[in-house]
Amino acid sequence: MTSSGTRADAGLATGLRISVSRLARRLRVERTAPGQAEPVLSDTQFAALATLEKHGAMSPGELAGHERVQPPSMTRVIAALEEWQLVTRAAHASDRRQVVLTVTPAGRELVARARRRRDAWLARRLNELTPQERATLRAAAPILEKLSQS
Amino acid sequence: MTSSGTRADAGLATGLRISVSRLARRLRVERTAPGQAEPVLSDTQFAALATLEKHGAMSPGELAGHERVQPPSMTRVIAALEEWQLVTRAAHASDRRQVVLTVTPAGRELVARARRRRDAWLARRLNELTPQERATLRAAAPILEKLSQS
DNA sequence: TATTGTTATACTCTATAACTATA
DNA sequence: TATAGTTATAGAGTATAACAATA
Repeated sequence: MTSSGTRADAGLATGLRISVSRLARRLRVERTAPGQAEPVLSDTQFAALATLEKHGAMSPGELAGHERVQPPSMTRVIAALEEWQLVTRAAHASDRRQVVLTVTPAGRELVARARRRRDAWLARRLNELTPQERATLRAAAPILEKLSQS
Repeated sequence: MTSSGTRADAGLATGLRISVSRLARRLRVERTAPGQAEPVLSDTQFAALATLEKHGAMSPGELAGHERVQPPSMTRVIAALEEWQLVTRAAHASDRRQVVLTVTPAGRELVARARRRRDAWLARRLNELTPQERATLRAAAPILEKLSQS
């Protein structure tokens, strides 16, 4: 029956939406370590740094587009990241209007530490599951990824 | 081998973290309908309303605790929800310091509409998957739920 | 005195508008 | 003229501190 299939998917959609939203919120909390001797970045600051670390050097305008914020907002984000010496600014080779942003080794390390921290939290939780539950999640991860891209 | 098992989980943690975070972000976008003739609530306002709708009448202090914001912040959230006639305030029966918040039918409807909108988006995406992929997600949902609670 | 909630105030984040420098 | 970026300014959202009402 088509209607039963649709109804089953409606239930699946609700359940999946709730569980995915909750887990994401829980993961976000783990972004910063409590009482760590490292600058506490805001969501946008961290996301910008991570994007720069992943995609390599780019201009403030490109980075603003990536992060879906307006250029003036990115200006302030960059100023903070620069003050903490997580990124550096350089003049563009041929177009002197443009600025080229590059992640410093310290910035790269901060991103890596934050990732390790969240992965470690999740890995600990995963270790409490049965092998079969882990197998299910291993199969589910790429499907979830596909869903977010559509 | 223990080390290989651990390494596999580390990879699973990273992949699952990324896919769950991305899907949650995509779902959050669907909270508001474009160009709808209904008030556009902020994340906190919507979350507070949804909590009240789910758990029933409670005081501002309790609601602030639920949503992990400070009482003064909740005061402002409630003022907005009250202005849009999504919640009502009443005096507590025995303790006159307290205020009792209740969702109005309009508030209940707004929450239901937002849920239906997000569920509909996700259900459409799920319909594009194979039956086997849906089965995997059906098995994964409760496991994800369990992870977020630990 | 302790508790509940509100008001006063400040800080952070983001946006739009106006400006500067360069193409 | 158009583009890249910054500065000026305003509007949300949230926090802490101080206050009022009630227990």
